[in-house]
Amino acid sequence: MKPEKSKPRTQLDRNEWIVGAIEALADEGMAGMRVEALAKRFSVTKGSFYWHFKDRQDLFSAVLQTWKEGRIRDIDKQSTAAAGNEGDQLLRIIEVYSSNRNRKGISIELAVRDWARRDAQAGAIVEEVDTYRLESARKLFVAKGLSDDEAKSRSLLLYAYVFGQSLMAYDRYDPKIIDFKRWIAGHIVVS
Amino acid sequence: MKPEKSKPRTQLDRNEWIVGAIEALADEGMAGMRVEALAKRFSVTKGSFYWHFKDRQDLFSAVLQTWKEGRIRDIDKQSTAAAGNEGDQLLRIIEVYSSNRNRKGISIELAVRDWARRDAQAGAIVEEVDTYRLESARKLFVAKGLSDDEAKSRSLLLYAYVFGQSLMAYDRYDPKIIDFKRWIAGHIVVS
DNA sequence: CAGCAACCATACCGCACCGTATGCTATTCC
DNA sequence: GGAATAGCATACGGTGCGGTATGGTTGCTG
Repeated sequence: MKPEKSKPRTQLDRNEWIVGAIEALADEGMAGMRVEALAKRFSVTKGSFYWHFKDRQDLFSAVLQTWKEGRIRDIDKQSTAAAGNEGDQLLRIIEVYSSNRNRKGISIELAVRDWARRDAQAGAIVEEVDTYRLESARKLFVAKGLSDDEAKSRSLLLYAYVFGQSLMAYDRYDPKIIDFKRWIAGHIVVS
Repeated sequence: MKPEKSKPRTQLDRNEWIVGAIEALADEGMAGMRVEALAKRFSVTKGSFYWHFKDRQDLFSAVLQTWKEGRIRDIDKQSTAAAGNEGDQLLRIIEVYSSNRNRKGISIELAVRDWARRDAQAGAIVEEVDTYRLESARKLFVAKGLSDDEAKSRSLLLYAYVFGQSLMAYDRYDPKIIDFKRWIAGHIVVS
């Protein structure tokens, strides 16, 4: 029926626009999500944009929705731990959000959060994702044997730390920074 | 000689522009620091702006400089602890940055940090301020009897936590959130 | 009172952007 | 093979902004 295999690479679909918009959001913040600036990224004109989207707000909603679904998939993936390995799993979460090889994901995260500070729709999405994350980390801490209250406290500390850490400029603070990070991760998960 | 007392309130000086620009930055981010938008805040036209500033970049530099000096004054104020009270002083720092009555300061902080992610000049200022803050907290931890490495680790954790926490949306996570925050503060400063 | 300087308004240019209307082209379906 | 449709280009109006040039107003100074 449909020739789904052969991709006519000159054609853009709605999803490619969304993915490109998220990249631009990471690179330039909300200022990157301008219609004509995005069109240049794809080497097309905005005639294409307004074919796939009603207006800018339509793109914004789609970007938030796509981002949220991606986050939830990631959280689910990171939260499945073999019994007894919950501590390692929590350490891995910290490591993922601190890693330099995840710069793009962190940039998106920070851009969405800055967006959320002034836009109610983005704020609601971030709140959903944060709740999901905190709840998922709480379960890991509880499985490790902690009380529910301490599990919630440590979950909040964990995520606040990883986001805050990616906001700071401490590269020249001390060459042993990597050891400090390890110490912090341990101090959040155990002890 | 000079009638310094009587303030001709219809006149704006350079510093009032800077203060207003910082407010706009907190409210709307970098998008708030547009010349004509700022002029509307003061109910003047941009003719006034270009009298006090060479161009927009001139305002940006002045805003960053003013912000930096204010931060350093605050850090110095918060870092003078009577011997033996360093722990309370550290707890107070956490409390100040978490408090709802400091929403404006936090907004400025986050806006400047988002700015710094794409602008080298702002990045350099943030790095200066962060280094100053970390160093000042380190001294407090050392005065408490900790090793230099642990003091540095805890300082980084402290500031990353307070900034990250102000980025998150956890209000509906649990009504006991205030107790969790207290637990976290204790866990960062002692134990 | 003349004149100068500080301070601001007005008018203008050039540009980038949002959104719409409409034209062009290739593919698909009858 | 003619017609419909998906996908994009082009052109246009309207708006907001950065920056400059220039004119007007107020207050001080000699």
